Amino acid sequence: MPKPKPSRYRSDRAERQALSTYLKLTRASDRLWDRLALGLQREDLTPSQFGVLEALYHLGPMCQRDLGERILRSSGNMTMVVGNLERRGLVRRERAAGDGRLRQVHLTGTGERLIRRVFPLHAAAITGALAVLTSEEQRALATLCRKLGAA
Amino acid sequence: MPKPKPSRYRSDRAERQALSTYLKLTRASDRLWDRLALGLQREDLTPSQFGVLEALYHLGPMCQRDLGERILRSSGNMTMVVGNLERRGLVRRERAAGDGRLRQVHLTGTGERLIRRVFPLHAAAITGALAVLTSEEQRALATLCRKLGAA
DNA sequence: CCTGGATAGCTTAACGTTAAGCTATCTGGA
DNA sequence: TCCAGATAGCTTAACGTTAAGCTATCCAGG
Repeated sequence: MPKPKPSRYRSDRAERQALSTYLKLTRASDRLWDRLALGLQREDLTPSQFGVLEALYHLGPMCQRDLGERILRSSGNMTMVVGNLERRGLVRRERAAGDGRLRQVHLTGTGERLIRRVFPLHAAAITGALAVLTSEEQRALATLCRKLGAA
Repeated sequence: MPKPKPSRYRSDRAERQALSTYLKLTRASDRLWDRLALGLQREDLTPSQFGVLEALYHLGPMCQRDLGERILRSSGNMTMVVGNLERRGLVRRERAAGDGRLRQVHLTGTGERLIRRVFPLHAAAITGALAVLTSEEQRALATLCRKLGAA
């Protein structure tokens, strides 16, 4: 019985390693996500809602299109997410002066107070979760992820 | 003006690094996810549906509770996902003999042919996406993710 | 001016997802 | 035997999400 071709062998081995690496990456990412989502849930915020408030807080008022691009969500989705935030009085929509199609989204006073309180908690949660890795390990992880994400 | 306390300085720096690392990790993971979901979409499968078919294919028939535990989804969700697969004739539900509460989920012939065809494509997509990293880099990434996911 | 293509946001349909609560079944102890 | 607690699956309500298609507005070429 002939030995399997080296190329075939290498392929199998590469595939096994890739699947195993993929599994660990998704597990780590999912756990981190769940942990952070749980923290936001305590403030009655979904991750998308937090993303919108955070963008408005750090970048200032912007239209829904830009918000959607920023948090990588569809236009229809932004209508719902911003609508839910507006219903809670955290943001307010205004017709843009120059362009009648745009709805400029602003933080309200309540919304700004909320995100100003919650953002540091969220950042601390991220820092805490990543604290199991040393600074060098985090640097290595970031480098690998950047390389992987760029592809 | 006094220098900032070392402890405070270290904390800020640690936080900045953690946020940056977190961002790169989520970006890499999200891109990978999107890419794989797109591949499954070509086969008219959602990631959850694929997860169910894959579990049944590799582990054999099992009840919905075990499926939910395997793909980390709620019990109510399994009812919908398995229901959609059943509607398409890819799986079939059977009352378990011993315990009348359990619905044993089986692959149908159609379902098995589908997953037997799609699984290698999915595995190849994962392998291809991770191929931007060398074997050593993948090993390093897996180790870091395992450490992070365990926390 | 005005008309057609582009753009922003909204709506709808479909599915995913969870949490909470319901029904049916099982199981162990009185 | 019988009942109370546990368990599996289902249902519902609410939100997230996308794709596709709609309306209103803008803008540029004729």
